[in-house]
Amino acid sequence: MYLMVNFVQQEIENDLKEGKYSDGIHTRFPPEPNGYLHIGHAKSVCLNFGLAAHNNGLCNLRFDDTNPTKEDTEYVDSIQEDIKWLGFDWDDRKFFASDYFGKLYDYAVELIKRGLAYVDDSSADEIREMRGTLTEPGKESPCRNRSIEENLNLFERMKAGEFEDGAKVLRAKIDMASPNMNMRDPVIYRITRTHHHRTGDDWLIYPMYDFAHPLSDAIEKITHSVCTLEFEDHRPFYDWLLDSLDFDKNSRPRQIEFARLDLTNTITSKRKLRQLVEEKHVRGWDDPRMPTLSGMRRRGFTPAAIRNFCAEIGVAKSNSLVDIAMLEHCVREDLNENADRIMAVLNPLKVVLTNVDAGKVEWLTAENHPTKGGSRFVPFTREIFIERDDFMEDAPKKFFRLKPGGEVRLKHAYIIKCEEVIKDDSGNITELHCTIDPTSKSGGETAGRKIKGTVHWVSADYALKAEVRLYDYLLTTDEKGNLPEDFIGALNPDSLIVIENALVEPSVKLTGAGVHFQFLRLGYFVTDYDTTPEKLVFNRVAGLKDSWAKVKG
RNA sequence: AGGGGUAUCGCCAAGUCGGUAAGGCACGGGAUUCUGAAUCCCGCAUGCGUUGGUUCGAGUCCAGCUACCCCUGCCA
Repeated sequence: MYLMVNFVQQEIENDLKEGKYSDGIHTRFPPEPNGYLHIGHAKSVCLNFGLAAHNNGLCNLRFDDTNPTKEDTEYVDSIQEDIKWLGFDWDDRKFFASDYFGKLYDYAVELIKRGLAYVDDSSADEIREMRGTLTEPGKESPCRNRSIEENLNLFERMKAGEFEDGAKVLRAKIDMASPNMNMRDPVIYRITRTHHHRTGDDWLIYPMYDFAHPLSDAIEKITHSVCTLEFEDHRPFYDWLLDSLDFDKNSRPRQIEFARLDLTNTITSKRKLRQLVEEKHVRGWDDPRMPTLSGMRRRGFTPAAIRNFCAEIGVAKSNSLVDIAMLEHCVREDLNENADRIMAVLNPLKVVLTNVDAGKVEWLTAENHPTKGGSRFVPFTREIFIERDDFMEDAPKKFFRLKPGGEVRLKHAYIIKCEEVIKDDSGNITELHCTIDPTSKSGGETAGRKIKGTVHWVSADYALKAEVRLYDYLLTTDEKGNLPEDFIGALNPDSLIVIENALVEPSVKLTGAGVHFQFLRLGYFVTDYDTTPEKLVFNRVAGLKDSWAKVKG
């Protein structure tokens, strides 16, 4: 299904070769429910579920909900919807770190009993000061050598609510002089009187990520715990914890880190995305300009396109910035294959075909797809609209479209010749008078005459009005990676252009939301959720590649 | 006395016993075309951060440099 030739897969194969994990491979996707999933998460979802599938194993969905101050059920719902939409299934293996709060507490008690954890009365500031710096070792807390009995007693009272928020923490007892800051007696439990979205007010103390994650992995019998590079420094603690609690080295989970996805022209910081939503720079989490999966879904990206993208960019450990052209290539590839073609005119220029009778309609046959076939009827009448860009009064030699005295083929219809250009008083072109070559009808016996240009069009009498939303990057092309804090000023003011009165052919009349089309010669579009029986609304997913734009400069 | 990572084409990325640099995107050229799309050809690293070394032979091994990323939350 996907190309799984990456270094993580190789590590798995090495483990298997060594006889480890003989019960099968088990991964997990562990989002924190504090925001919507975005394209960067898709990489992780594809990796974790893909690895499991490739190795005939399983992948769990586990919400890492250990910090109730930031998390919410709105996010757990959207995350599940997005993963399913992407095409992955956790079956009945949906878990929450909060499912394990009881067990986690017991493990913490066990750690205390083994003399490997202690309750510290120091304040957050004091702990920070005693931690030392990158180049200087830390100092041991005065509480570090409390007796096991006292620690047990204090920890139980922390749980029971005898102390204020922040008054005490539970810390692992490792090495305050370690060059790895994560090993300088990391905090593993804190007191926070916050309502949890699942456990309610049952708990006053919550485990930290570093403590909860390895144990949650172990409880679920995860074999390979794949995460991003910034957790590399946490791996020694991950191993220390499982070691200290006697988890078997041949079957316990192993953490492997890979580089997160960074995309040009794109904001992938959860915090910044939330800011865009909260300050209403976009219409919501599912605004089609957002790199969230819900935004991309609404924009018209397909699950297959995103999966292929994730497969094509690969998985490695070097920090990289992927060109968004790669993503666009993947949607075009999918939609070229699967989207039906229709004709739509975004910026209409009226054309009167002077040798066609007024009131006459000819229903022409139009293929839906150049290779997959299917067809529909398209009405042809005396008055039509073409794209304004398809006519030029003073055209350069390489302009294959319509010009005064020139000829062009109307797709699926006739060759027309421009006889007269009509202008208003200020010299603006208001309409064209053209004649058709009646012998040139598409598909007809005498249709063989070759004409360089072909243009799309729509009948003035039958065309449907539609709103078309054209999207561009939120960040203009110069923005590579590092965004300043005040990135709001760098937002592209033209990221959304609404065309209120576009015209589409009548065949799409009863189309609901989420249907893809290629507007011939314009790009790929999808009907938006705002579409109603009365009003069609289209989002542009991506434009077609345009070599004329390059010639034109 | 900080520690942990990463460096192969404009952007991703293969390269697993050292044997003479995959592929995709982008880009350029051509063919074809009732979408200036798609498709099809062709081109695109004497070069693998850098300097030395080992070797008949090094992207791959050794040593030293350099650059960039991450780490001093009671966030994940």
